[in-house]
Formats: sequence, C-alpha cells, structure tokens
Amino acid sequence: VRDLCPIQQEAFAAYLMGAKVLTQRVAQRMAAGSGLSFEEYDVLVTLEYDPSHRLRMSELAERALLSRSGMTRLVDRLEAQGLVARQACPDDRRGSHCVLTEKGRQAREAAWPALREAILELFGEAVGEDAEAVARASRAIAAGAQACSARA
Amino acid sequence: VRDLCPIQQEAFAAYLMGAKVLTQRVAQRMAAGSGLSFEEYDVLVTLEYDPSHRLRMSELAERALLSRSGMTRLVDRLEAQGLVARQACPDDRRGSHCVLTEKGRQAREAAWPALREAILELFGEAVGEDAEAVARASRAIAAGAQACSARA
DNA sequence: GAAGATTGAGTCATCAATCTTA
DNA sequence: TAAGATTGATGACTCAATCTTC
Repeated sequence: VRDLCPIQQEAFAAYLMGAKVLTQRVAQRMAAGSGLSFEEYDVLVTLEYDPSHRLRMSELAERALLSRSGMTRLVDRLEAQGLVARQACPDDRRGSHCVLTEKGRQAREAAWPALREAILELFGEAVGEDAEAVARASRAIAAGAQACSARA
Repeated sequence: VRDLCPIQQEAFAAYLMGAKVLTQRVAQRMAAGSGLSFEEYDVLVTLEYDPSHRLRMSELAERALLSRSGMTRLVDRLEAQGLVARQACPDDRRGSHCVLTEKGRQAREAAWPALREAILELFGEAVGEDAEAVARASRAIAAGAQACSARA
C-alpha cells in the first residue's frame, strides 16, 4: 500500500494496522477481565439496547458484521453460558429470536469496566483531539461499506 | 460500548466497525482480482521495500502484527506459490531469511491496481478531508499499542 | 422457488510444546 | 537457559449444502 496516492494509502495502512492492534489488545484485556470476547460483548449490548431485548438471528448477524453461520455458533456459545436464550418466532416459524437473559445483562454490565479501561488506555490518549474526526470518518466508512454490501 | 464517555466509545465502536468492513471488502476485491490475500500482499510489500529484499521470520511477524507461528504458515503458503524463498542465515544458524523472488515482486505489482481501486472506493471518499486526522490518530494508536506490547 | 437457520468442510489464526542453535 | 523457527491442537470464521417454513 505504498505506491501511489500517498495520503490515502498511508492513512489506510495506518488505519488497518491501528484497528488490528486495538482489536487484539482490547480482546485480550476483555478476556482476562471478564471472560467475554469482544464479539460476544457486542451481541449482548445490541440485545440490551433493543427495546424488547430480542432480535432475529439474521438481524444480529447483520449488525455484528458476521455471517449467518458465524452468528449461529456465537449464539451457541452464549446460550451455553446462559447469557442468551433462543425462542421460536410466533409469526414466522422458520426463524428464531435471540433473547437476552438476566444473567447475560449482568455479564455485559460486569464486563464494561474492563472494556472501558482498555478503550481509554489504547484509544483515548492516542486519538486525543482527533477523536471527532476519527469518529466521523469511521462512521462514514462503515456506512459506505454497508451500503456497498447491500448493493451486492 | 455505549455506557460512559460517549465520544470515545462511539469513536471506538465506529473505528473498529469501519476497519472490519474495510478489511473484509478490500480482502474480497484483492482475492478476486489477484489471488493474494491482504496479509500476503503486506508481506510482499514489506520485503520489497527492504533494501536487501530479505527479512528474518520474527521481523516479518512483528511488522505484520502476526504471531511467529502464523508467519511460519503464511510464508509456507507464499513459498508454495514461489513468491518468496527461505534461505539459511549465514551468521545465525537458528534463524532463516525470507527472500522476495522476482515472481513475488511481479505478483505484488500485479495486485496493486485491484487494491488501489478498493482503497479509493471504500476509504477515499468516506474519509475525505479527515484523512490526515485519521492517519495521524491511526499511527498513534498503532505505535502506542506496539509499545504496550513490547512492555508485556 | 426463496428465505431463515443450521451443519459440514475448509481456512487461517492463536497458544503451548518441541527442536535446534547461541 | 534462552531465542528462532516450526509443529500440533484448538478455536472461530467463511462458503456451500441442507432442512424447514413461507
């Protein structure tokens, strides 16, 4: 990524590398502090912030940027720990709902301090006053790529 | 990532999500256009930009943010395609050098247009005038996390 | 036939253990 | 004993195929 269009390729490489390191470090600290993986935490939060605390498997997969089969297995793991439960859909017997349990809500809450610490340590200081620009750009990237994915 | 310190957690989530989507999309286009994975491309470029076009396995692993065993296997795949070669270290018989072949150099060059297109499409437009801030922040993140990793 | 969810096969990452050399 | 590199075991993801229901 070092041949042409110097600014963008540099930014791109640094962005990806930064994200890679961040993800790894945060995941390590999360696992050490709470036993939850970052993806698992993400699913629990997504469920928690839904008004009915339940979502279709496909909806979860889409939001977490995971394949359907990946989400099936992730929910398998969460269900084995009792953090979520599967329930049949009343209106569509093909599908199933993933429901957040009280234990899952507690686990999410318990994991937050470790995650927050990791974010502040690894992200907060480094980003500093660029935080807003980074957030804006990141949202634009994610939105653009998702739109691009929807087209396909 | 939605409980406290709103700016940073938002930025963090968007950052990671953006990076995830970007990586996936770019990897897809790369694979379709050139047959190289992004990691493979990264190794080839790293070797190409070294003056002697050769690096120790550990050095490669460190630069690519991969574990030693991961790099062993990645180089296995590249070597099977004839894009790099392993050579014994003259001064340290424990180690081995990974050397870029002419075929590898050509493959790297041939893969660049597809990668460039993917970068411009997915990254360039979305980032726009925030490119510099994003690049600065990303470099700081990567550097900070690597220092943190070196401490450990 | 198409869509939601799951399962099987394959890929690629990691950690821990091993082998060789310093 | 420690360090460089590899190997074995394991985990988590993907794609393709399957099963059920629309």
